[in-house]
Amino acid sequence: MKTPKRYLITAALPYANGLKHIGHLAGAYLPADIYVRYLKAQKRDVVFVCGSDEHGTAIPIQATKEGTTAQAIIDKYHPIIEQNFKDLGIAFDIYHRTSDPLHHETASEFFKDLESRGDLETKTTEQYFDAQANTFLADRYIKGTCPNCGHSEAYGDQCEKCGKSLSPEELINPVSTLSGNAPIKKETTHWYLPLNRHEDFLRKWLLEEHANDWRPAVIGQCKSWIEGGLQPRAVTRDLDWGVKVPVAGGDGKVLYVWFDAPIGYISATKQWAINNDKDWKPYWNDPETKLVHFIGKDNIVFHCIIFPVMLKLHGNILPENVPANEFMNLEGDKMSTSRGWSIEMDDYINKWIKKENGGEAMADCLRFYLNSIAPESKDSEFTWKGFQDAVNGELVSIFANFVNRTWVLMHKLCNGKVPKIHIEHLDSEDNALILAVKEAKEKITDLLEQYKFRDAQFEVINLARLGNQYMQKKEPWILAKNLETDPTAQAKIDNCMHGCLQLTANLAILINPFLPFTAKKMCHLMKVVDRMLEWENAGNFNLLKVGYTLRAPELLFRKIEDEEIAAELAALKANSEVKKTKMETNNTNPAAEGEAANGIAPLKPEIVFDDFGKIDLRVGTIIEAKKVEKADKLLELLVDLGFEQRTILSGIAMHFKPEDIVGKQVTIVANLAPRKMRGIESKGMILMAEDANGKLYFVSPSEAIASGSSIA
RNA sequence: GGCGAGGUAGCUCAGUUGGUUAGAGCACAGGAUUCAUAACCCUGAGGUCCCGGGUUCAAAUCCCGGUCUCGCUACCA
Repeated sequence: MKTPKRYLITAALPYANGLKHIGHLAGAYLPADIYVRYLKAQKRDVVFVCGSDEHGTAIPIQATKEGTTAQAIIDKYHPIIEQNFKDLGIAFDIYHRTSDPLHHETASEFFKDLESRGDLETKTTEQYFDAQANTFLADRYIKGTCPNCGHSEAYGDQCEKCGKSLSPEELINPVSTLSGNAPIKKETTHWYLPLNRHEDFLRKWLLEEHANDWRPAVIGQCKSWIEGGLQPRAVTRDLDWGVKVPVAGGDGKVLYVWFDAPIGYISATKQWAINNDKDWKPYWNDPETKLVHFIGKDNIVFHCIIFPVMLKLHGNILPENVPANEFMNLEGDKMSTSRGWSIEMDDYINKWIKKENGGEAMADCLRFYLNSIAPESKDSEFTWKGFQDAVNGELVSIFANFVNRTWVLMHKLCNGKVPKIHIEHLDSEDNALILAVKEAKEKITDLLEQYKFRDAQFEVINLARLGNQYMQKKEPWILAKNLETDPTAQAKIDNCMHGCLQLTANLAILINPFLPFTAKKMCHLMKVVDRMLEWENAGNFNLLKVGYTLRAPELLFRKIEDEEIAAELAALKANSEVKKTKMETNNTNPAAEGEAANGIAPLKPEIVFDDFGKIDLRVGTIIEAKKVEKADKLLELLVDLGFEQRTILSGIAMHFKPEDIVGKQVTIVANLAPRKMRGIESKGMILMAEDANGKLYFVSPSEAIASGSSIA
């Protein structure tokens, strides 16, 4: 395989609307960092870019909710996230931000370029418009009842309660969050990226050229999209937060966040070039540059379909690989910040990386465990017990213990100096050790080049294990007892300790991409400069000079106690309980708290009695119920309203079995306009109540009454 | 419902184009040892390779059907 001239490595831009958890870290940033550290140790020309994604509609919405500005939100989270990464040893060459003027300029230029060459289409459609605020409403500015889970405060693009992606048209009773009025439809023109024009290109590039060297899940997902028929995709929005559309007719419009965010990789590269007096262009234009995107599986489509099409049109290089990771669960459940079931990077740092708790070494402990369970081929699971086991059982017992016993013995038996080699006493064990290090280096290099970071790290630990075995066979502590009777004893001790010391130096080089703080500490113990960590030095058994005085032993890590694990588990459970009750209180008393609110939005705007009077609510009785074919969530209900029987469809199939709800009395919106779904016309709507966990309940009269009774 | 990825030891995962007795680490049990953070080292126990068919001399691996988990997608008044 030919070595690329230079590398450009990107890690997904984190959305600057809140803290990021360790699942994000394990999914994109840690593997990217390991790869980059390895490449840099190889002295390759590499730039590692990332930055905050600060546009999109979620941020201004959140600002409104919290009574602050969008700018204030991004200014709050951008530096925190940046610092979190730093604390965990994620060493970006640049951590940029999409609110920066340079990014606006870059994204504008990109758009203009595509537009001027006819690579974009415009289309005029009807969109929701707020007449009072005199503005089009972006998806996020429209709220309504989620058709999926019935959550009453779902946004036009997504319901935060159930996580379902939505379009504004799908919302029940849409309302503008600006004025509280029902939005009207109005024509607007938008720019589209016609993905359909590039099907042949994508087919060839992904399904032929990369069918075998990309991860199966990534190719599978792409194939699914291509086979499903590619559609033109809107790349602009009616919104005033973001990069302004820089062409005629673009007033009041911005680039869609998914168009502008990946361009953030380019603007970050430009900023890096400015800071370092370099030229950014070859990194994006020269085919000899190897571009790799590190992302989570939720980003596959954007990085493998949409952005590559944009890059191709704009004349840039394409990614050489996109090693997307699956998801990391936590203690048996999906990670979710809003449900309190997660470990925020910020929390981990504050608790564990404090000086008194272990400092930087604890950053490496987290890196070690996360990488050892990295979800490279399937979803994986973080458990605190697993964390403790991995750290205590492998990092401490195998790796750190080898280094420590080497150091202690070297001070006891060799005066704290690197002993000389006595060639006449070298044996097959010594030669085997040297050979094993060389082999391990080859293997680890290979695995790293293939993005198999979990296996690569395992091999490093394995090498330390080999060191323990070597020492066990040599037993220098036994030899030390025979110094007077055995004239060769000291020579044998010297050879053994020399080997262990050279192995330690090699371990420092090989562990460096994974555990940079540890490698640094090992350099300190050996009194060598960081340059020793260069990859080419691995395999060399002459890294520490004979006679060189080394520092006193110092533990690399501390053990993690049972009580600490118990405390973390308790904290996790308590936190999720707190979030749960908060959600519930917010439901009943929305004014109680102004902060984040976790998807629970405040009360809808006040209406007058006449508004309410327009709604005709009736008691109905379900007399038949069956599942709608080819629809997971829909039930087809026949409801008796006294004066007539109606077919009503309801998206509750995930919550109720048809046979269990026959005979149930329910509340019906009887004068709602009919709507066809899955070929069946639904005449009305069933009201449902929903608790904080998303469980649904029928709204029924407390005692059975006549069907058709009105409700007011 | 459609599509994609998974299901292998108690846990986390390997298993290359079908080919002896299905592997590794952790955890567990026994032994040995003391230089080392009760660490290390040696040995051992453990599996209906999700289920059912089929192809084959031979299937964890290939084909068909089913089932469970995750993701994307459709459905959501």
